[in-house]
Amino acid sequence: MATLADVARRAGVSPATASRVINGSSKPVADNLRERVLRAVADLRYVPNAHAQLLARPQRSVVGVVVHDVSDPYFAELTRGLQRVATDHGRLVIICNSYRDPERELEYVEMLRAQQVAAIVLAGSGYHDATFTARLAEKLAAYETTGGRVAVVGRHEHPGDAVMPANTDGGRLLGTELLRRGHTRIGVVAGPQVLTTITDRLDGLRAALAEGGHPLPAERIRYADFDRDGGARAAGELLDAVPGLTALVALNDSMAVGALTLLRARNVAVPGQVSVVGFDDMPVAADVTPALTTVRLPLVELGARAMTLALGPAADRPRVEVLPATLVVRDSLGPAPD
Amino acid sequence: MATLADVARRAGVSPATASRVINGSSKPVADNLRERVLRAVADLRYVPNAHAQLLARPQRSVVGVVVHDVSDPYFAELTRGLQRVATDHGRLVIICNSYRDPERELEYVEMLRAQQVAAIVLAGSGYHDATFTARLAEKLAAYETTGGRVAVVGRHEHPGDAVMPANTDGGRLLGTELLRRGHTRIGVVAGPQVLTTITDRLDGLRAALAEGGHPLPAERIRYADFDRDGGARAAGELLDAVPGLTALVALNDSMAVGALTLLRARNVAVPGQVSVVGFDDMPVAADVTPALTTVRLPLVELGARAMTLALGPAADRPRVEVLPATLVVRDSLGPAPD
DNA sequence: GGTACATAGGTAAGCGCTTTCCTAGCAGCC
DNA sequence: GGCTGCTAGGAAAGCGCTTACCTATGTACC
Repeated sequence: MATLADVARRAGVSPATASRVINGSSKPVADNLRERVLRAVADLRYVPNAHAQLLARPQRSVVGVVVHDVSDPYFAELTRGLQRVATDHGRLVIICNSYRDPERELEYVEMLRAQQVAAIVLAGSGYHDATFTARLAEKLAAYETTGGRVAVVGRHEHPGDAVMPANTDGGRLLGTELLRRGHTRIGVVAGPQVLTTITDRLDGLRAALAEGGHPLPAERIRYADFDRDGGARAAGELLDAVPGLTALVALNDSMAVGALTLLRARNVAVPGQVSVVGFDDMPVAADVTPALTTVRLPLVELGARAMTLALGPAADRPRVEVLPATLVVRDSLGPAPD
Repeated sequence: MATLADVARRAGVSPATASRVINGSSKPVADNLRERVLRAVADLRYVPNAHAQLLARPQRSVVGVVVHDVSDPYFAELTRGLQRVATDHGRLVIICNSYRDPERELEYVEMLRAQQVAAIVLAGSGYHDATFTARLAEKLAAYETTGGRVAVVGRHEHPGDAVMPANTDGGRLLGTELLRRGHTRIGVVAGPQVLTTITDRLDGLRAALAEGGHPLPAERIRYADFDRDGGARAAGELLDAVPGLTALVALNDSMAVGALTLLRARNVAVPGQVSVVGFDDMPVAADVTPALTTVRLPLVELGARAMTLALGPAADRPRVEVLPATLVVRDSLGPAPD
């Protein structure tokens, strides 16, 4: 690998001059020297060693992102927003998949710190686990005291900058709409209870139903994996356990698709006999039949805002932005059958 | 940020000893010193500066990946395989979205080189553009001469290690199956003609149809954007231009979904009047109604193999692996109506 | 007790770069 | 012509780390 010294030697100048030419320092350099340096750079295919640069002038050009899994549509969209803003700032992005494993999250934060990234964005749900939360907060604080920036999306763990989707509002939206259409025997297809995303959404739904005079009994909630198979399983259990069920609320669209699959397999008409609603408005929601009624979260925007906070000037006090949820009504929701 | 020197000072040892303790060097260190160092590390929340380490001992811990767009399901799956293997090797992954912009690809290769990444994996389609291809090959070669490793997935540009999906076979599979079911008036919903992925798939399809005695005229191919909207547009044009059309081949599943949407809007029964087949077997293929007949490519595996090549021992001669395509028959394909 | 050897730990060089500080050369002025 | 005041370019320090090399101490043996 060609080094600055090689370039300087070939151009017959000092490394200092070569460096000045290469990164367009304000110090003026004679045209003939400049040209010689540039030619040497081209000849040697010289690319400055980013690590050496970083060591010499601590100016960080990479940001780290920890998500559940980039190939999950929710995080894929989120990541798109994150990437866009990072690119606009000329930053590369290291993406780490935690697969919702808290230990792995912790490990990644550590590795990103070692990489001297300019900022860390932690995306995804928080956990109801005080020990983990404390350890994470501690690690993030340590990173921040060394000049790193942290922003979180969709989780509360961090006392600093955060961007949140209005999960609770979304749950409420769903509950209100279901009641309006006459649904009162409602089952909930929920993801893992340790995720704050789940409990937030559930809280909103519960509140809306209770306010409407139809509180949600615990046995009408089934917790399962936060994916298609989990959705099918929970939907099956609810169907068996709750006679006269008229609607199924899935706490994300993947689970809703799983529920839809199960209902079709059991020959239950949607929305004729049972309505199904989801959450997140992933692309698939519009593609299934019947198309899914769901709560849209501005995922790309969420990611973009988070990265903007992380790369923008440090605020004197934490900024917490909540981005609104909106109801998207499609075919899978109908009136309650009498 | 605490440095090694800080740790050493606090532990009352030399930086050399501290370093030896911290990265478990083979050189033995007395237990009491070791313990003091470890305590100092904990007290100061010391994390070694990865850049300084890299400079001192050129051992690269990050790999770079250039894809079209992580949030595209095709690349999301691919990335999952890439990530898995990279993680198994203890490597972090920098992911760059090129959005199919050749200039941006070139730029990213440069940036990744500056980052001293251990390997670069270039994923996605190649371009029919000799100038670009030459520039890219040149840049990659420069990177390789400095000890970097390169692997490409789904593209031919690089004279080194490559993993390819059997695009042409896939096209052929589709063509054969369509003929078998009596389809002869077939329209092709194609993506941009500059992409080698498109021409490869098309070549296979064309060959199968020609061998079956029903060569594909150029006017039955419509090139459009490689996404849902492009699919809808191309499908619409074909429907208008080709009377008696009985089947639509979309060159990826997104386009197929777009075509399906258009057909539904025009009240064309699928597969009653027109059959639709896709390519890639993205998750959405199974979710739409009718479920999509498509060609499955082992995307995760493709990514995993590519990363394995990139991180494995350098071969004396380039390895090119082709991973097979398989036909997945679902509801959207029926017999040709007479 | 003196020499030889092993060994724990320290010293310092060097990875590739940036940047401060310095020097040499030059123009401008009295 | 001698001085001051600039400016372009170079020398060298230092970023945080690893490691080859060296020193000092302790052990073993004659």
